[in-house]
Amino acid sequence: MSKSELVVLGQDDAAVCCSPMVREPLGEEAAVDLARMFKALSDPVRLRLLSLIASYEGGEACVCDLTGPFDVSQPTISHHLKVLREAGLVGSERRGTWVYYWVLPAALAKLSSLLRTPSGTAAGDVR
Amino acid sequence: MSKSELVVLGQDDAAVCCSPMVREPLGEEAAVDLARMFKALSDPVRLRLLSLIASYEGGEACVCDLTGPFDVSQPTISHHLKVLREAGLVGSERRGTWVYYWVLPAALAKLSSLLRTPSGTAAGDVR
DNA sequence: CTGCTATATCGACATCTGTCGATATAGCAG
DNA sequence: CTGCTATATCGACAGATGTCGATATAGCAG
Repeated sequence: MSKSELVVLGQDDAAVCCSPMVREPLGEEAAVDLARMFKALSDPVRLRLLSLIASYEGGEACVCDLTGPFDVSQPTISHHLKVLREAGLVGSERRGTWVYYWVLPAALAKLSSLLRTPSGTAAGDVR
Repeated sequence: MSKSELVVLGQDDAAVCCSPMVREPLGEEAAVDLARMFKALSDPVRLRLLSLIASYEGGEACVCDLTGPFDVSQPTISHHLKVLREAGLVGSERRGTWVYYWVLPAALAKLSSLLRTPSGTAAGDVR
């Protein structure tokens, strides 16, 4: 068991392994920063956009691929993409006529590990 | 290695292991549901509350322990706790004069696994 | 240059959100 | 019952957010 535990720790993404918020109180600054990222995820359209971008082949998608699947206008999609970009969740680049967006895995991994529960847990063990 | 992988899968909380949003597009309903949970996490005070509750010994805290550390009024704390509760992130119970709150690990685990990146990930891998 | 398409920005608007003070409710202590 | 403490609810208000149509900008095709 102890062995598997090591493995688990090791397989997490780099620089992301050790900050479960359920273990120690979040600092005020960190909370503000994280809240900004979660806010970007707090809209159904943005969640779907993120998911759609990530599941495109190559991990990136042209905006032209993203306006179709939604019931909202093109300016609205553009706005949501901007929110995701400013939150540091996606990157973008213009290539000729089109603009491509891709997910920044490190950002998602950061949030994911933050929400990680001691799990099965006994992990809470410590105290 | 393959063995450790099994371990990893096994240690996740039940029903939470396999839905990384970066793999397949999120459905509309699922997105609405998840956005509601992320919205609850999109405020610095709520993030700190959640973290504070979870890190209390026993994993639960009395509201009286939660009003002190913040600069906002008691009604505001009460409001935020309600938001967290309605989002399914925490549970609560009255015991005599006091009301206790605790984190619901399954909810956090659900979000955590959703944000999980294919990991090691070279995310951009393909290209 | 003149169009044409793809994307972003702007301005407006209705709705939602965080916050407060005031007040109501629940439970304990006399 | 009468107070006292802990927590929740209410009503109000300023500011943020999602959405739109109109319009601006970027790049390609003639």
